Amino acid sequence: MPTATSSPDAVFASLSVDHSSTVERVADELRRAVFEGQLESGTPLREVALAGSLGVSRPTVREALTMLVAEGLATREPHRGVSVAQPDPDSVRDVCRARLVLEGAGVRRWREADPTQRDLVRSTLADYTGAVRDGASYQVLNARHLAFHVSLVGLTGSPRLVAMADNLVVELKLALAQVDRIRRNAHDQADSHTALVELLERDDVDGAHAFLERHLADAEESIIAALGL
Amino acid sequence: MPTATSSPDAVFASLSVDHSSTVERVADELRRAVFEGQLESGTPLREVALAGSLGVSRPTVREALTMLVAEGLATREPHRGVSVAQPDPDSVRDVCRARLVLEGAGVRRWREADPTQRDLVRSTLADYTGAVRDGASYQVLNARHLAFHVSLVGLTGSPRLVAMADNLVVELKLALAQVDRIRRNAHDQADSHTALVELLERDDVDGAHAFLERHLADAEESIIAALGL
DNA sequence: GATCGTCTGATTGTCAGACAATCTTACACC
DNA sequence: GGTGTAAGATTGTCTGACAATCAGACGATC
Repeated sequence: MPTATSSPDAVFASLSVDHSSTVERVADELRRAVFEGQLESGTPLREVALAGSLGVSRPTVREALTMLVAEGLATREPHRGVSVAQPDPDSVRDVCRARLVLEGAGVRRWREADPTQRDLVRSTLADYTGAVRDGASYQVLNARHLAFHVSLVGLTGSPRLVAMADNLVVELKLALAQVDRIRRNAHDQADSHTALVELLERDDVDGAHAFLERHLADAEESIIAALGL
Repeated sequence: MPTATSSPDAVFASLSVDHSSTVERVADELRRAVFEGQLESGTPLREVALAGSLGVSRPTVREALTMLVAEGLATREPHRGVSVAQPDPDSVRDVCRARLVLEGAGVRRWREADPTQRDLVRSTLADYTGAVRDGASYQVLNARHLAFHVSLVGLTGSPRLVAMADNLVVELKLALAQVDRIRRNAHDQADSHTALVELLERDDVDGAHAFLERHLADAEESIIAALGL
């Protein structure tokens, strides 16, 4: 029996209520469908059809769609509707270039970073390698893989930079969903990431940065190659 | 008389039609009001009141408000509505830290950057110093000043990084609007920026980066000091 | 034969009105 | 003090509707 007298509020720390709105749930469902490859790039997302299919009203769908557009998962053309975004080589290149700036900034601050953030890098890496070892699905692998990269940005200690990295990663997840829908396998890059962290643990910041630059260039190339089928 | 036979389409290059939707115009009006200091931080933006005042329907106002929230100009609390964002010291610090990462990345790429982007840096600086010389209003000064900083990010050649910088700048414009609403004057930092560009013209990239770091730290400090009245 | 005018169907952009869920405030109650 | 309860205000969501716009087809025109 929990000691109710110890701390008035701490007892309820594990409780939570689902405060998500209908719009949020619709957006989540659409995101899931996109990431799982159920919705191909370029598929038009008709408001009335979605509303009927999901059992919600058209304004609700509209709001959810504007969220997806804001995240870069979909594009809206005036009077022509919203459709699932199509990752093209230029945007993949741009995303990777931007990632190098953000993740590189985190790597460069390894020594000055908050120990909590450094631990987060280690644990996300462990999550990723664990998923690889267990032969997880490529959706899980992609998610863990990209979570590691975002944790690098966390080293900067800036919530806004992390949010930006999250947005970039969303676009990459879209591209990877299209690629993996065809290839049915995710690249195993666990060793490469482990090597990166080992460089950091040795405080070889410059080496880690150069390593990251090559790693991102490789990723960029392989994604573009896979897209151009 | 233009030679109609030269190129079939080039003649219409200067023509354009306003394709902005009602939502866009409402959002623009709200942004303008915020930046001009007509809407104080924390002011609640009631949907029905705005709809009546602007002569549009409530859904239209709602969409415009979600745009402002996405840009960071306003905050939404579930079932409590949207209100003008309140810049606090922590967020100003974070914005400045993120700016250093983005603008620093641009400065570091000065030599490899597209000559067009370098020219853009020079011309935005000229616009700023020109506005200072002409004694422009503090709204114009702030806009020109921040446009220069964004042009530094443009040196990276990444549209996404520039978009991120734009978002950060929007938050700063909000903070500056609050500050200048009280102080009624904008800091003249034209000399500092000119010095920065002169370092770049001499290809002293590291020096320029260090200069930028100090410049942003000063800006951060002065904004926070001005906010804490 | 290419361009133009027009029609039709589909889809979005915007509106009006309505109702339920939720928050805030105030007040009575124990 | 804390707890319940009611009223008013505001948002979240729905329904239904209409105008604006777009895509495609089909003739008409030069």
